[in-house]
Parts: sequence; C-alpha cells; structure tokens
Amino acid sequence: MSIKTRFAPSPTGYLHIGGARTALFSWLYARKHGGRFVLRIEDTDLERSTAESVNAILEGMTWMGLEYDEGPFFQTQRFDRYAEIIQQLLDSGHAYRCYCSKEELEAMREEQMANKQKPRYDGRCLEREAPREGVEPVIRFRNPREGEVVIDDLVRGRVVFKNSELDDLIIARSDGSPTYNLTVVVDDMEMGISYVIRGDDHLNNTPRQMNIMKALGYEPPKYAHVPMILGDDGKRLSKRHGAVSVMQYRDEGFLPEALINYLVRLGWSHGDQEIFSLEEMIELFEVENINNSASAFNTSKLVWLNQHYIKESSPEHIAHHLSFHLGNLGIDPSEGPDILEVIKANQERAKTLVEMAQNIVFFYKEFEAFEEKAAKKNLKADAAPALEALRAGLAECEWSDEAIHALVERTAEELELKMGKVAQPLRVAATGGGISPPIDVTVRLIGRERTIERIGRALEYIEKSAD
RNA sequence: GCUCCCAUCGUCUAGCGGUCUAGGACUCCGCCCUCUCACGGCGGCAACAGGGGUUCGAGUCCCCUUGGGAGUACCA
Repeated sequence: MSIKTRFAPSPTGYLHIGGARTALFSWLYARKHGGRFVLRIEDTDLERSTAESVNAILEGMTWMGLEYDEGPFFQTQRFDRYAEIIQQLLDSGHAYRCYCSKEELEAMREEQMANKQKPRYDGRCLEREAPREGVEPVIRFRNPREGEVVIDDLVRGRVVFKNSELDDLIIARSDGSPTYNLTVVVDDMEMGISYVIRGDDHLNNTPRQMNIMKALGYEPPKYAHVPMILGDDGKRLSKRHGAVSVMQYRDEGFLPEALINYLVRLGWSHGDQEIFSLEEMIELFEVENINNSASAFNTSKLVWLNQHYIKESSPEHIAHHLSFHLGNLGIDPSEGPDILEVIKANQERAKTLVEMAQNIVFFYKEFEAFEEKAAKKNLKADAAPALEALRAGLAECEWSDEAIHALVERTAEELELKMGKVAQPLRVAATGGGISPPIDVTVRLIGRERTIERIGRALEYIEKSAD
C-alpha cells in the first residue's frame, strides 16, 4: 500500500509551532517513503473557523516550504458525504438519536463526578421509543460496551483502552452538522491516509475513532502520537510565550530553514547531529526516533541555528529573505552599495535578519547623529589628526580593501598611534557608531564620496565638542 | 475525581543490561585571536526525581510514590 500522511489543522488561528512540527514530521515521513502528503482543513466548527486562519495556515506552510501533494481539502465541502455515513451508521444500528437536554447531561455528569466516576453518557436514549416533542436530536455513535481497543502507536508503543471507559460520543450536532471524531475517521479512510502523525492530545480520541472505523468496516491507519511542545518555562505553549505563530518567526528575522532544523530536533534526534539539511532530514527521519516526552521550546538554540544558517547561506539566499526586513526599515538597496557585498560583510555578525537589516542601515541612509557613547570615546581632539590624514589619503587612494587597509596602517605608523586609535575613530566617523565589519571593507562599501563627507562631519563634531 | 501519557545537565538530547568515573549541542563563565562587533579555537560549571524489586551486574527491565501533561464539550 502506498504511504500517505496528512496535516489536518482547524482554522481557528495562525499556524503555530506545535502544528508546524507535526506537519513537518508528516511531510518528512511522506517524502522519505515516496508517499503523498495531504493538507486537510478541519473547519466543521463553523463558529470558530475563519478564512483568515485558512490563509494564515497556507502562508505558514508555504514559508516553511512544506508543500502538499493533495488539498487543501475542506471538510465543510464534504458535509453531504458525512451525512451519508451518519445515515449508514444509523441504519446499521451503530448510531442512534439522543434527545437529552443539556441540563439532563449536566446533571448526569455531576452525579458521576460525585461518585468518583469518569463522566460519560450512559446511553439512556438507546432505550427511548419515541422522539421527544420539539427537540432536535443529536446523533451518537454506539460504542461497544465490552472488550478493549489496542493502539499500536509508532512512538508510544502499545496503549490499551477499555471500551467500558469510553462512551457514546456525538457524531452529529442537533443541526445535523458532523463533529470532529466522525469527520476525521471518514476523511482519513476515504483519502487513504496510511499514517496519522499528530499531537499527543489526540491519543485519547484514538480508541473512539478506531471503533467508528471498525463499525464502518475499515482497517485503521497506523498512528504516531508525538509529544507536545512546551513554552520556555516548561508550561503549555501559549501567547504568553511570545512567538507561537510561525509567521512571527519570519517577522523576527528567522530563516525558514533554521526554524525547520530547530523543529526537527525538538523531540526527534539522530545521534548527536544538530545540523540537518532538508535532504538529510528526509533521509534520516525515523518515527521510531521520536521522543516520547514533551519538550520545551528554547529560543536561544533557535537563535544559534539561525545564526548558523545566516553564516552558511549564500548571499543571494539571504538577500531574498532580507528584503522583507529592509522594506520594514524603509531601505532601498539600490540607493547604496551592492546588497550582496554588504550581506557578505555582515553574515558573521548577525543573529537574525532583523539585526542584519538594522546593522546595515548606514550603508544606505545618512545617520541622524553619532552614537553618543562611541563618539565620546573616539571622536576626541586627539583623533582629529588621524581623521584629517585619512580624509586626505582616502581622497586619492585606490579604492580597494587592500589599499584602504594599507592607508589606515600607514596613518597609524606615521602618527605613532595604535591601530585602534585610527581605525576606531574612522569607524565612528563613517558609520555613526562603534560597530561594523572590518574598517577597510566598511569604508570601501560606503564609498569614497560618502566616507569623506562623513569624516568632515566627524571633524566638525570634534571641533564643536572642544568648545 | 476518573482514564491515558510522560520523567537523563537550566534547555534540546545520546544512551536501546556491563564499553557510563553518563557523551554531544544551546545557554553561562574563563582564556586565545583582534581595528570595533562578531566568527573561530581551547577550557570549565552542570543531570540519570525518590523508593522498592529482577539480575552476577540497572540510567537502561518491573512495581510503587512523587512530579508534569493530555482527555473527560452539540471544540478540534
């Protein structure tokens, strides 16, 4: 049988980190085995599902590069089919109508809780002969009363549930719309899903779903329940933890491959290896190596990976993702040096793309003022001779890293100053601050005109400060 | 409450009965490199939750306790 996996989010918010990881695992599994990966939108909850959420999920998938082979399918477009199945279940006696009121159910639950029992529907409507006047019934699946359901989970191992612990769950609301446990089963069967890789929180639903499948005469797929992702504090991931949306990581300057690499290592491992290319992940991914305990999201490790990928990627690739952040800062790369050159000079000194964008503003825009601390330290009267010599030298020297470097060195020698006493004032003069790539590269990229002009500005600053 | 799941450094993890005086990575702290910031190099701190078994031998198997988590909806 061919391998098919799926990612089935409900569109009630953005694509979050936990969902992104199960999507990644499912995607990897399909890719590794030459199978297909299906995207299915579980939007049966009309109240909470939104079109914006659908778009956000699609956008997140695209940004991460998790392309799907089939879908997106929408469950709301399959209501007719679900209705057929529900009727079929009704006809075969596997389902029945329930006329119980909310109050009645609530009372039942309270009583069971009081008796230290697990609250569950007792099946009283099964005995009901006639419909209740004026009540639109829900439809319940008639769960077996005896025996047990065994899940041979690919990551959890053998998990057993007694049927006596389960109850007759609602598969259609009183308005006739189907509910989650029914639609999942129908779709997983009819879409030919062979491996269901999903969050741990669904483990409890699995025996119910397996029972429905059995009633419908189908073999259940293989299941792999992956543990949850916790926040930095070890608590359940929520909005309190800053970024939980995949797109927020883009906004904060992360490369998709860094996020993917981080996510694949969260709850999965291949020995001591930390860095995985997409090809390696696909080749090495094994469901058996998925951890069974929940793991906490650790932003600093993600940052480290991001820095790694910024360092290792081609300038072209960085440029592609950086343009978004440049735009956010109102920078037009055509108004300055070649962006690829600037990126090359900054790849080793940025942890995020946001940081990189901020660091290269001075290549493209005039800075407002010299950064106070750096200026106070480096733009002092004793720096003036060096700056003047540099201004003169830069006006006529060959415009290359080597020549500029030689000029700075020569200036230091002639004035009997340490390199730092020459290079650093020049850096502050040229960039406005005390941080930049090597001074020769920095100056070369800023350009002759601009550098000379800025040195003049620095000399004015020194003069003014002397008063 | 009940059912199910989980438990190695602060965090992510390796470990699938003896090779563990428990390895790697991130973080943090030193040192080196150095025109700034970084990169890089070297070194350091730091863990088998507790208690019972099983076994010649347990981080590794079993049980209990404790502590986390999930579910218990006409949500998914």
